[in-house]
Amino acid sequence: MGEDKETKERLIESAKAEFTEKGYMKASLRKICADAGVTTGALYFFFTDKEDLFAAIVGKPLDELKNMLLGHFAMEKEMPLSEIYEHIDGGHDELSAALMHHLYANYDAFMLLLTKAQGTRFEGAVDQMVDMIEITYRALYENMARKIPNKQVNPYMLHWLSHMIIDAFIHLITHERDESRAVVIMSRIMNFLVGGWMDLVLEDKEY
Amino acid sequence: MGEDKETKERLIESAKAEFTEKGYMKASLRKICADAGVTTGALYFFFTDKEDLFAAIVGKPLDELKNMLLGHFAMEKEMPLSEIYEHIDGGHDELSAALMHHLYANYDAFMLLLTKAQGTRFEGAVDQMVDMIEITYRALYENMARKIPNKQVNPYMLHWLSHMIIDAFIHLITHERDESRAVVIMSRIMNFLVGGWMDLVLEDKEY
Amino acid sequence: MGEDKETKERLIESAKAEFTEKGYMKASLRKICADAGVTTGALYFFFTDKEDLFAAIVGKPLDELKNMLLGHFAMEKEMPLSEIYEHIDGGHDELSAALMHHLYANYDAFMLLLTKAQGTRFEGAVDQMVDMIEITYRALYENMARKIPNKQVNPYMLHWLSHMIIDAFIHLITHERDESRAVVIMSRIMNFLVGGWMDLVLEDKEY
Amino acid sequence: MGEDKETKERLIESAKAEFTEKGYMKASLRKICADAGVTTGALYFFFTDKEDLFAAIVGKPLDELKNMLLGHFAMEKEMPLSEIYEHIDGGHDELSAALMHHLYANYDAFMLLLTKAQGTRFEGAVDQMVDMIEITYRALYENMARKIPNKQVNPYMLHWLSHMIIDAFIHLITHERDESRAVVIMSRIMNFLVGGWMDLVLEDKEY
DNA sequence: TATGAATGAGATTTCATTCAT
DNA sequence: CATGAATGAAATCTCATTCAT
Repeated sequence: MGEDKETKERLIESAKAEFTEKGYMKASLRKICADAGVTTGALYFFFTDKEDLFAAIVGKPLDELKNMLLGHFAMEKEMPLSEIYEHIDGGHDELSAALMHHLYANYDAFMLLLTKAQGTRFEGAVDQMVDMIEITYRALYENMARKIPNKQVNPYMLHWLSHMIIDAFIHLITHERDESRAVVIMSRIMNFLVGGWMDLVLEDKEY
Repeated sequence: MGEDKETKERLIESAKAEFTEKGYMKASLRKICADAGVTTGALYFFFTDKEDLFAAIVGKPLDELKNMLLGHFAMEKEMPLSEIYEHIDGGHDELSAALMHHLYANYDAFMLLLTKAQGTRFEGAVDQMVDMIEITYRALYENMARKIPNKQVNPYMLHWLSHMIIDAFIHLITHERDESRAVVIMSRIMNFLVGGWMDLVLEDKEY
Repeated sequence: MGEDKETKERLIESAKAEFTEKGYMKASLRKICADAGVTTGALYFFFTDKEDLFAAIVGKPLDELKNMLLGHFAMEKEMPLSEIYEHIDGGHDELSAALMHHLYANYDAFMLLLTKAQGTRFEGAVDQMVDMIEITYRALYENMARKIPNKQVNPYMLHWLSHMIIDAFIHLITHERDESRAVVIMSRIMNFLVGGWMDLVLEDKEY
Repeated sequence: MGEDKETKERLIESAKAEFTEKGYMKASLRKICADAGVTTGALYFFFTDKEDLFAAIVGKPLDELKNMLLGHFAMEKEMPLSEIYEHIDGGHDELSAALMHHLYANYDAFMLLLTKAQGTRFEGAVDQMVDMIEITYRALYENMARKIPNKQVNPYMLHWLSHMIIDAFIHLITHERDESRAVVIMSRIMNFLVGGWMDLVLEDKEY
């Protein structure tokens, strides 16, 4: 079985295995091809180079993820502030459930992207996501700051919190294989984070 | 200037630069030697191999760090529980200030260790530190759990929180070059973390 | 001429020349490849490493030789003693002619194997052959010793004679390029050796 | 003890060990120096290069050996033929006992010379000795041949027998560490060889 | 005498990539 | 679509040797 799978498919499968085992840089194209039962030349019919092969695994899931984030934030932008407060408190579960579902639906890809991408153009993907989140939250918090006297956004904390959110996802996907359990965990984590949130990011101006 | 520095010193300097720029695996010994103004053979007079060169930069600072953690935890072990509560609340500042000082006193080394060690025997160093912290906190929280009815330790949260502490340090050192500012930030972060701490790690038994 | 020979063939040819000239250890793969008109990488398409290249030259002929010896000895095992006596006296010519033919049919390979293999896994090949012969002759002589009162096998002489036989072949192949002349010489040598044979290996028990 | 031995002596001792273990080519001067407790530079005060170090071990014993052979052969040259016959039969024991004594008095040196000299200018030493013996015996046998009608010297056999004698010594020194036992063995071997000697080397002219 | 440092040339090996067929 | 062969550049490492001090 599986032997009549298309070559491209087989290459991607063995690439996943090799990248997972050795990381991008130490992964050997020779081995990937051998495992897929073809010669190196064949690989170059389907992919332009090593990185393209990696991209074939992680590219689409990553783009979809970005679009989900973008879509969500676009939505928030158009909300009145009052709704946003609710959204922050309650809506996280909704978004994070959706994200989580996407993450776990593409488990292998995100595993590679988040932990084995060093040496590829994706090695900055985590930071990019952090930045995406950060930009959105900056808008949000600065909006708040303007309405509360003597408060300002602390940029470091903003960045760190953005990082923590992403790290929470990474930690989850690398430590909990079951999606439904992961959703429960993430819910509790978000509650925790949101608790101390505002005090940390919004500081008194004399700081 | 610097041309009369000793060769070993120059090698370490250019190694730092090269490792920082390219990461361990992509770093070229040729380039390191050329930048230091010696031939490749010279490197092997001072270091047994590439990894030994990396270790010459990060090894000692890492060991010292481990000893600091170990020393601290050993101390906690011998305290009565009442003191430990205080210690957790107040004492963190003390320890983290000391750690931070050590981190910043060896800024370059920890930068490499924490972000460029892939491919060396140090690539698991972060996880090791997480484990060290986790072990200590597990003892602490299980101790507490035994004294509060119907509570138990949630192992995932324990692990995640341990991770978060380490990540907080990593994030700090990679985003804030000034030590005194870093100490202030870390103090606030710790306050935040300790706040929600117990609710997260100690859960009701029916969970 | 010879430029359209296949690369692998050319590599083996220039390897033979280089190994012959310099010995295994001092032989340079660069030179072998240059002489064959390819880059060093090409070599590694056909051979896994330097030793594999050497093995590609000497491995098969050596295995065949071993099989010839094994086959012959297996035959002797099944003979009644009376026939063996004849066999020793007369049959040697038969075996040694066959061996000789094999040796000279693979002249280059055995030349390398017997005189240039230091540093390879074949460097013990001569001793192995000696051992093979010795084991067989030990059985034979011990068999005889049991039937002659007050005689025993002298292990040193047994070993030395085994060595002498192998050395006779080595000496021949390194000093006489013509096969038919070699066969004649070997025949006379064997006659000589067989003459004093028994007195030397079978000694009086009081020794 | 031994620590106040002179450096040169210690170098030679550790060189013996290293050459014996690894052979000349694979032997590491670094290791030899380290074992002797000095740095590489020191070695070059006493020896001009690696080969000179090897020569310092084997050179003198080899020269002495050559002189012994030369002296003996010179003596034979001046003898009347009648005495030589006796000499061949009986005198071998005398010479070979002397040779053997010399060999075993310089056991380590000859071990190296005979089995580990590949890569040095001594790698041909065995052949040289063979040649020395051969030259002498050629004179002897040609002398005889002239006096016996229809006989001539077979050059191949002459060479092979010369080889066999040397090989007998080599085999002995590599398999029997005790000198007195070695002398006994050699005596028996020589008897055996001399037995078939003449028939082999002196052949009918129609050959 | 001996050290410690450094050279410089070379070694084998690996690998992504290319391309004619 | 895929093969098999080959490239070419680079990699790490080893080692005998030299030399100023």
